[in-house]
Amino acid sequence: MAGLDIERLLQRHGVMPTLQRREVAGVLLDKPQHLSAEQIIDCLRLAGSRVSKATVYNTLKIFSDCGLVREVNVDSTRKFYDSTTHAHHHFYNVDTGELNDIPCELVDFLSLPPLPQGTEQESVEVLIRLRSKTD
Amino acid sequence: MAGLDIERLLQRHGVMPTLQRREVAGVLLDKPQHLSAEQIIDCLRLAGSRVSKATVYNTLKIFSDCGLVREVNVDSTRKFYDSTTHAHHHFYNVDTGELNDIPCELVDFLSLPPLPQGTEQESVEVLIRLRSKTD
DNA sequence: ATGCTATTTAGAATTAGTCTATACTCCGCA
DNA sequence: TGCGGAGTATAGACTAATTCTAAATAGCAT
Ligand SMILES: [Mn+2]
Ligand SMILES: [Mn+2]
Ligand SMILES: [Zn+2]
Ligand SMILES: [Zn+2]
Repeated sequence: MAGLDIERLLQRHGVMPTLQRREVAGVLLDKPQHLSAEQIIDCLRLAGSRVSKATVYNTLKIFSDCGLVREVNVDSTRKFYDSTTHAHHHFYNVDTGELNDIPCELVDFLSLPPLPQGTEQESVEVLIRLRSKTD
Repeated sequence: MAGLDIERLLQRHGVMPTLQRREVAGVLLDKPQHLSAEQIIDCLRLAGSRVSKATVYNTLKIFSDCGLVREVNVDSTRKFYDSTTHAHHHFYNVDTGELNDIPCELVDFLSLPPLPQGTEQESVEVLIRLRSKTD
């Protein structure tokens, strides 16, 4: 994603496009992917950025609050940040830790349960847990 | 669940039914529920048990390895242990943190994606994220 | 320049969970 | 009746992701 695009994208989401935020967005929003905060920091450092750990975490919080990225909880030891924000589903390989997207059009429901009283639906997410086949 | 039942249940799963394991099982397997390790420790302490934190964590690991309980990752700050081990789904209220079961017969799929090469399916889990309705 | 606000930062603090080294329990056997 | 070993339990040190704090910095308006 080009620099000017990122700047406008942040502005459209009401986020001041500071250098650090553009750098974090540049790494994570580059393509459909799932990265942990540590992975993002490593990428930034490799590219010569001096952004601090605290700023990366602050920035990811701001991004997920405003819908620029999505948090994914599959691994209890850390969060993953998903650059794809529209509704979709995931494969999670428990052997390799790989996390991959399933486009939402590949999953169709014949029935879903009624929602509990006093609640509204925010999302419906399918997680298909995989093992690597050994046979 | 009565004491003798728990003892037999542990034995059937190949787990030596020590006092501490029977106590942890007595709390968690009492009914369908989702408890964190800390919640389980609090319950045990309230009931006068002297079981250590390390033993509770070791025991929960043993229980989930042998299929007596299931780990649920919805909240990135801690694991929940689910006393229901057969396939089912969850409502998660992001406002209250409430986690509730959806029986698997209330969810039917019309289509699911093909599995990636070299993998086999371990589980298919649906998570319906809810907000508390304010209107 | 001066102040004002938002932002960034280093490093301390937090916290769920793991690890380590020691102690206890149980049991078969000398 | 006293070992010895396997399995288990324990306190407390440790780890690592994340959050917090309090001080610096950057931009911008007066
Ligand atoms: Mn779609
Ligand atoms: Mn069923
Ligand atoms: Zn995704
Ligand atoms: Zn459940």
